[in-house]
Amino acid sequence: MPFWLLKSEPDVFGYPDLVRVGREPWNGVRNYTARNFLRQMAVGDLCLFYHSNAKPTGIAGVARVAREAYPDNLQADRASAYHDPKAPADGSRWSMVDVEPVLAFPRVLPLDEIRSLPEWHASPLTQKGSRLSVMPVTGEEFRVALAAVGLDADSL
DNA sequence: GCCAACGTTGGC
DNA sequence: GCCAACGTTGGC
Repeated sequence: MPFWLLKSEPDVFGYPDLVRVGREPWNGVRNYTARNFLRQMAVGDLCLFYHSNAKPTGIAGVARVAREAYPDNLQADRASAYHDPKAPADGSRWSMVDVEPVLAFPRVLPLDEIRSLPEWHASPLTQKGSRLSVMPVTGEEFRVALAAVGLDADSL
């Protein structure tokens, strides 16, 4: 069972927003590496929801993939900041998935604490200069991240 | 195909 | 607000 990590700026869309809306299209990803990971996701996969550009930055909760990859609706939306004039009309360039909330962390697990976990040392998240906004997470990374805030991954 | 310039991300 | 690191673009 694969696990993932999704970055979002909470000033734009944070974990509490996901809880409020119940389900959200994860659109606006405009990086090919991140897009390819979106396309590998399956319904039911669990995702760590990471707050970037925030105080504090860190993992705020767990989400679940509710729909596998389909064409990103904003690539053809000329009014959107995510509009892509080079995107073909069939919507094949950029993809999105739908996600839904599973569990809010009792506290945000901050990046410096994630870095202190040995299991996370190989993750792109903890590498200097990494800007990848969608990345795979190992079962071990997932487990220890939840354990760090007192949650049991096996109970999900 | 190379690579300099540019725009963006995201931690601090 | 700063700026290092990164991905993309476009001239050649």
